[in-house]
Amino acid sequence: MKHDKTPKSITLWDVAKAAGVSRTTVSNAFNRPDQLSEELRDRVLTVAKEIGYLGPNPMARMLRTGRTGVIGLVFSESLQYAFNDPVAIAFLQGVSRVCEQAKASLMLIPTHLNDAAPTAIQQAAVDGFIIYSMPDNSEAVAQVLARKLPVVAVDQPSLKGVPSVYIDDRLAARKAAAHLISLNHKQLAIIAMDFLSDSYVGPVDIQRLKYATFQIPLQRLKGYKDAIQEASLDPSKIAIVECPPRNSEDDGFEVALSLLQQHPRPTGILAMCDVLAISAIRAAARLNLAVPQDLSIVGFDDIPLASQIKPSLTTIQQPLIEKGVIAASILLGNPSRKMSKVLETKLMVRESSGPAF
Amino acid sequence: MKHDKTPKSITLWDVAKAAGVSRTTVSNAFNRPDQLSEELRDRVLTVAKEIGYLGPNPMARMLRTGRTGVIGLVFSESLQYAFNDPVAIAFLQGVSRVCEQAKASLMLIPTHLNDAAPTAIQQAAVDGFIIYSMPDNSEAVAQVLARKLPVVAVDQPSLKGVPSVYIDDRLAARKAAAHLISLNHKQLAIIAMDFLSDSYVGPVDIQRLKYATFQIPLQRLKGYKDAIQEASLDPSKIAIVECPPRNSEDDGFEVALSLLQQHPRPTGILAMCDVLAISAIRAAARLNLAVPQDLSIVGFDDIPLASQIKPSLTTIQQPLIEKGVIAASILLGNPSRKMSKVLETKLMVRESSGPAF
DNA sequence: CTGTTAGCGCATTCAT
DNA sequence: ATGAATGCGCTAACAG
Repeated sequence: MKHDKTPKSITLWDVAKAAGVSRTTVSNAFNRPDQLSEELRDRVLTVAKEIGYLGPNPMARMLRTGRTGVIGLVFSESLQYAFNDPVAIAFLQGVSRVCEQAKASLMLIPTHLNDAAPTAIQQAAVDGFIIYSMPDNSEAVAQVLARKLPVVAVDQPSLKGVPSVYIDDRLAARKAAAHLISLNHKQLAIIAMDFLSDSYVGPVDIQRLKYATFQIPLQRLKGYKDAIQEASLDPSKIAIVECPPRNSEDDGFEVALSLLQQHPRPTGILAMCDVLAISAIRAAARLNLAVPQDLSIVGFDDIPLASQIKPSLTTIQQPLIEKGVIAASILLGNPSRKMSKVLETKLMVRESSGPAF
Repeated sequence: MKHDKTPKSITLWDVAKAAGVSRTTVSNAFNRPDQLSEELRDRVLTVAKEIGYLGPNPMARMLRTGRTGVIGLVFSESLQYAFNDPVAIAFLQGVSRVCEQAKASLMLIPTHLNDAAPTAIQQAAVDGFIIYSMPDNSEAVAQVLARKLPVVAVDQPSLKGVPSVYIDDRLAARKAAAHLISLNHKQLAIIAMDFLSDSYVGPVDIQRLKYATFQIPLQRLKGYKDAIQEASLDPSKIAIVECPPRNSEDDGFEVALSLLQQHPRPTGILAMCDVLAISAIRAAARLNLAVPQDLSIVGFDDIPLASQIKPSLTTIQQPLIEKGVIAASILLGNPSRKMSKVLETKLMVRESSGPAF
């Protein structure tokens, strides 16, 4: 006596039998309309619908063709954090625009590397990967590269043989610092993004910088220091405090608050990203410091909110959406165009910066 | 004479031959460490690495097992718009949190239905779908249902046989309107989200409501009207203007601006979402209207920004992230738990609403 | 603990 | 314009 085991799915075969044609013909009816008469095609499709055929099985098709129509996106931090980060979201917007045009789907791949089990990166059925702002030594990056699929790196120019899309963070940061210095600010402070993924919040010393794995904050810091040295200011007098901008707790606010209560109080704050800069603006408000009269703040990224808040934020504009567009285009586009691209940045002077008194 | 055709990929077979074991053993070495001796496993894995085996081919594995480890997410609007919408983003955050825990990947599927070609929905190799706030009659929904995979609907309780996660929009909207009315506001105006996906901006008449395909704005409108009727106000005197909140152009601002220049000027604005409400706050500022002294504004959703802006926004809180968490949990979790869930909403009174003069 | 057998469902030659 | 045969690469039963 037989049970119904797995309710055996209906396949090309069943349609072929029901329609009295061969499997090839059914396959063609679905994939290559030009290979059979309109009439026959219609009949096959009708029969298929009648017997409840769901269409070609995607997995079987992928196995056969070797293509998936999906690109995989791998983030440094957890996905959940990515959706807290306006910069990552703008990037996603760019990527998804291109995916949509190309009718490709976008797979967001968690990087869960804790145990020895096969990871989502190893299991992902994709045609290629975008890796977004990962530490170079990351195991996840190694796994992506091991897949031997097309890869595009974003904000990570240092992977050999991998095309990447990025900006000159150092130069851009230098512009930000030079702006404040040109306004005669001498008491500067820096609010840095996380150099390591250990959720540390607090002052940054040389020791910590040695162990830094995130390149972007390192480059931006170098840029700030370039401008500071150029102006012959004393770098040792400049406080650097680190704070991961994506924390749901409002660490950025607290950090800025304590920074503004130091003596002598800084008159100019360099924030490595707009999220931190905006926290600083709120901290200033809390302390009844007027921006920019008492305190100038310069951000980085030019997220949408930067131009909408009061006071609007002076910041470094980088083409966030375009970064996603270009990364996805490289991956989906003509293989001959697989080359790196450096995007331009621009200082946007708005209301949050003004001359030092 | 033979060319190297496709550089034939290395398979289990090759590893088995090279290691002098059977394919099963190699497969087990990768998937079921308990089925063979540690020693042998190590040897197999070493050989695999030596000959450049990349690990089990994901597509073949999927075909064999019938599982993908991926859940598909289908949006009503384009993906690109979704990333412009704080509500959708919060939802994504919730979904991704659960996916991450479950080590599932998340596939964002574009709904490109223009031509006759197979769509991404039909091609998606996923274990189930979440459909997010789609019009009921949507072709995309039909395609999802045709896949006969597990489905969870979000903000869309009316699909037969599909578990869904949603709020009582009508009741919530009623609370919002009742709040303004209790503050003695009599000149109300409504800024509505889009009832149809035709990007229309402007006044709403009954005719348009007849053709509405989006349920959420309809329900919210009904809720507003419930409160209005209950207070015996004249509904016909209440202006309703429609504006898709995700437009990149700042339509919401313009709409609010014109609404506030009407005579008699409304003293209370009911915005169907926080994005529109925030636009209205900016419009009020532009017209030098004090909020809440000259104008009260109530939003809907309680996006993160709502509590951060000045004045902070009175709004209806709905558990945005939790919606994603629950939807994903239903899909990934115990099949016996596949039931709908209605989430609670709460009026958050903040600075943007006050008594009418 | 290991190997043999048997498909998963499809797209693609090649022949008719 | 159509059909028969082949194997994509793998894992799950089962038998040793």
